[in-house]
Amino acid sequence: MNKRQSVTIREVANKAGVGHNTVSLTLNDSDRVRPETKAKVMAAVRELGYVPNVAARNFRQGTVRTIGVMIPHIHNPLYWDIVAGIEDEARKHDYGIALVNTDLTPQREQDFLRGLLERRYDGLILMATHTHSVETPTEVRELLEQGSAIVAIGSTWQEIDKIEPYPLDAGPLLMEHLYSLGHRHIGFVLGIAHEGLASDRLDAYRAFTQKHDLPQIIETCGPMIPDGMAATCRLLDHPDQPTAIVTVNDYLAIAAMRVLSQRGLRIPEDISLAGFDNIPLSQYLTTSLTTIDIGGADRGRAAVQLLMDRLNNPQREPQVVKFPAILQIRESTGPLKRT
Amino acid sequence: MNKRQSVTIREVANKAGVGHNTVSLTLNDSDRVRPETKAKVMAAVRELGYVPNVAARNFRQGTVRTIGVMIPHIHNPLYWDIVAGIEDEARKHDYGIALVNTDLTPQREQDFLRGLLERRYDGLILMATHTHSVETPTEVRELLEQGSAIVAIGSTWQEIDKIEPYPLDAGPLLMEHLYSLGHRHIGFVLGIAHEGLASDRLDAYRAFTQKHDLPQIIETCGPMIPDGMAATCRLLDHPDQPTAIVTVNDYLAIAAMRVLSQRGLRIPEDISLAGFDNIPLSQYLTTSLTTIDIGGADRGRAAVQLLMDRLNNPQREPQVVKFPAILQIRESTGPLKRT
DNA sequence: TTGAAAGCGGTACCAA
DNA sequence: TTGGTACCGCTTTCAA
Repeated sequence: MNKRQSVTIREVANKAGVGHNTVSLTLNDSDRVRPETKAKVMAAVRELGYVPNVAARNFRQGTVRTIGVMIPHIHNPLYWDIVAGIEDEARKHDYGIALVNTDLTPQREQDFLRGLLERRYDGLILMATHTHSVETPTEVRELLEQGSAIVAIGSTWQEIDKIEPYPLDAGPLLMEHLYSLGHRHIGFVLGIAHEGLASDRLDAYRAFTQKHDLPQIIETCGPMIPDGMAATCRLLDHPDQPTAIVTVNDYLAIAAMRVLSQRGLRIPEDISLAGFDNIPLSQYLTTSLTTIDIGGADRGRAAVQLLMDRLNNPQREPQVVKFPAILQIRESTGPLKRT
Repeated sequence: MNKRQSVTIREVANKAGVGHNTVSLTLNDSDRVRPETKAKVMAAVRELGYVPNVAARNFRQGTVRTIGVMIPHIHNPLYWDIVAGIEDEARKHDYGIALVNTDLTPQREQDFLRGLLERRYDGLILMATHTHSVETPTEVRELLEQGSAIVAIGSTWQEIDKIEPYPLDAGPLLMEHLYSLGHRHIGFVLGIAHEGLASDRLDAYRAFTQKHDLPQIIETCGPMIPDGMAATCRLLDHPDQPTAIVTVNDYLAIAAMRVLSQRGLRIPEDISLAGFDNIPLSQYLTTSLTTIDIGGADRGRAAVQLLMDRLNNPQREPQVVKFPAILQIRESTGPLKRT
């Protein structure tokens, strides 16, 4: 029993006593077929339970109506948020999404990009990867040459449609907020596989601390919660005792929050905490989190729109979409407690 | 500049001075071709930058090497955990995944199922939907008749491969745990669009409370965090003041935790809290969460394996895979404080 | 307005 | 071991 034995337009045509292209026309460009004929065809379609074979049509038309989506780390809620936006917007345009999680593995990234060359999705949305911090990789260039539409979210690549990684003022905004609360010892949890991925936030931290002559207290770690917890512990044990901690994203702020609570430190009375991303969860944490909103699901929607524009107009100049950084002040940050 | 103008095996064959099927053979069944010929072909492949057209192959072979995955609610981390498992296992079998989020909308579910009929994915993995609680819907039956391989996770449908929804002892285990800690007033946050989706946990709650002659304090609500917060508030204001709260899943336990903290109630000293699912985050919440583990990402992996088995042996009897319920006792539950 | 025929880029089955 | 030919199901072109 092969699943491919399904009804074809030829069978439908037979049944209806017409040519098989008439069936095709009926099913698509409904204007050019006489209503009576159309009715006959539709009757046959129903009777036989005909279901169009999308694979055949896609093949013929050279399209798959599918967007390949690559996310770097499936457990960070930021990406679910973006994927939700992508999925939602793609559906409106009648596109599906194929999801790949690279889990920050360079090998997987490469495999995926190569696979995409073959699968020929109509478009790709790529999110922050190892290669994003350097020059456009060969695979991506090949894809572009092949005519693929590609949108990068949070990339520094040139000559490609993209959603700007982080607004340049995101980092300064957050630092300024903490500074204005009186914090002078601000620790930074840089939890990410590759510094380049968070260079904007790191640069902002460095620039700000230098400008105000503050100590730089940085702990790097992996992208998982336990990594973030370990880094937070190291930060707390640092001689320059931080009175505020910034994590490179909200996800790791959860890790920090856990550690602070374990140590009996109250937020924000004893120590302030802030992150980046404004993941949906951040406002519902036990202590709601001060963070920088950078667009969330809207970034995903915008990416799909960029992609659609590009598909409609392949010659267009590469565009960059920017979202404003919005400081979300919540419970997790407060004035420095004088000791 | 059409992206479809890419190099075909025929051009490669020309270049190499062989028949085009020889190229095909070289690229696949490499044994039947003489090494020298193979070398010639490979040289031409490289020279022309040939990239196979997967769409064409899939079409010819009647396969797409893609699994359609339907999740009911994109913001619940449980599903990401499962999707991670699916993605990981699917990759091993060289399958991709197409993701659809129904956001608990019956309309979207139906659209999706209908779309799948046309797209002809090789297999589908469907997760708890509106229709899961009732009989197998027409669309699904059609899909099965068409020969699609379908695996349901958390469904009550008959005659279909599936991962058992919740182990039957999941609910009793959790209730027993709270009972043994001395709790007699146990509230239940049933946050889900359709009761049927959580009937196992609800039934367990009802049965347990009846058996032990405890009051039934149930608040139903939507699937979002604010919904859960509102329900928790109502629960706390209930005349039968609960000393412990169970939420239908860990995701909504986050909502409950937030409310409890807002009200100044300490967990577990003042009130105990527990959920279901053991989402990865649950152990890292400010107060780590007591919950029932039901397999997490392994459920996703198992679903893919079921699917692969089915594809290899379409005639096989429907199977049910069960995972044990494991009580994870963490910080959020404790003995009843005598007042 | 409709039908016949060609072809998309591979794979499968022959025969050589 | 190789090449020729048919064919997957649909869309597209061209005549009728």
